[in-house]
Amino acid sequence: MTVALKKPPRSARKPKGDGHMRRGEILAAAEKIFIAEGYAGATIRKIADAVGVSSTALYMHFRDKDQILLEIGKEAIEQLLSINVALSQEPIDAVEKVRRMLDAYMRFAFDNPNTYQLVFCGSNEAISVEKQQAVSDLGDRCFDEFSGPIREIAAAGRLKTGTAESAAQVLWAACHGIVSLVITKPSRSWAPPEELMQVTLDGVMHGLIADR
Amino acid sequence: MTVALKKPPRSARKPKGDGHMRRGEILAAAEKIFIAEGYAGATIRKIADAVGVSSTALYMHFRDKDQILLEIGKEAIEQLLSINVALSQEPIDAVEKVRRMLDAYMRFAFDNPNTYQLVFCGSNEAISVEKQQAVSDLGDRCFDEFSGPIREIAAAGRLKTGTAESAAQVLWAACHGIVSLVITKPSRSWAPPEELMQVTLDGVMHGLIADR
DNA sequence: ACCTGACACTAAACGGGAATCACTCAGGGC
DNA sequence: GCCCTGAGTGATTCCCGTTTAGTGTCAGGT
Repeated sequence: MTVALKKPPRSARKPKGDGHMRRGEILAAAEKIFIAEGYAGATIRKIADAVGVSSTALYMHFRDKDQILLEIGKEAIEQLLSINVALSQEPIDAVEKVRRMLDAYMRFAFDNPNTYQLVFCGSNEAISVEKQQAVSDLGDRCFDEFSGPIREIAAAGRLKTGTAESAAQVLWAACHGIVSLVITKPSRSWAPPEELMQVTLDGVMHGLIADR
Repeated sequence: MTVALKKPPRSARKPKGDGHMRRGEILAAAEKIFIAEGYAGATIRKIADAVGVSSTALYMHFRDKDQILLEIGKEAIEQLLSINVALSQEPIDAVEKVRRMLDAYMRFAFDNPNTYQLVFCGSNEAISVEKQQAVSDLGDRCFDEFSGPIREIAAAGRLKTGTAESAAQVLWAACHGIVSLVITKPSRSWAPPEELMQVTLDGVMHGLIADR
């Protein structure tokens, strides 16, 4: 009869972590697994095992699985937001601001493909709208920061086509398009990311915004 | 003892459908459910119930769930491919061909949002690469059809930036970007689709391709 | 010193997914 | 008549997220 190795019964288990610390541990473990194996691959049980804790314990700190992953997304988006805030305060031309924001956006996406996919690609069909609200709001603020310079440009009459609103959306979307495709379809043969980013940026800026 | 109403034991069940017919029935039912409830909502059981057959029966005709949904995607992409083929044979300027192909692409996406998401948005993280191959190949042929005119344009020295390869990818991506965002983030407030399509098209065409 | 309540945590179970199994059963060729 | 084949089935397996009911621990009041 195989007694088999069961989980360490209690003594070998992690001692209680007090509150915030344990929460951080979970997020760290979840992020690693999530980045390595994507949304579906990051199961509650795997995360719990990585922390050294029962799967149920995660529900002490997070309402559900989505909450954990969205938290990870949130932290990443905060990063993106702070970049935009910093750029919007630089003493540079509005057009240059827009260019740099979009550039930073695309680089962020290539640097954090799984997180980007979680927050900005359709996989969230699975995640209910309300749960996304917090992250979504953060995204809104990010987009607002980006819209600022665009409105300046529009006010200066330098938009070749569309309104400030639609132009901002289209500029964002073009950048989203290239990064999301490269991220979600890695099997396709793509031009080098640097080239794609530059062509996108040049094309879309010249296409929508009149030269000085 | 509750005998309970079991499923109609046999007699009331569907008679055998012979081969291709039953396969078609399944696809039709699956498509309806899939369009109405999305990828996750289209469960094997729901589809089977709609056809009036046990869930196991679906495995007679399709290897697994992904196969069913990819088949639906495949049919839709074939539609898209035929549009591109038709356009590429029209006796019109290469630039006009590109413009019309992209326009048709975006309209297709808005008309078939669920299918578009299945095939072109990241949800397929869940679907293994090999399974996607067939649909992916179809997508390649579609993209090839689109690349043709772009190469003509490049050969005529009218590309403002990038190579034929990267320009084609960026043009496609810009259109993918706007439709995928609008589709996957319906809660956001978007400019009207028509305006977004036009701004995207005008912007990106003028940005990448030199005027006559 | 003793209760008490909050807290971090657990094992076990639930319900619902996809997928597999061993099986039945009708029809068609020989 | 016999046997093969292919469509179809119910029961089962496995894994997932989540819930339930409980255990042990510890700070703080009395």
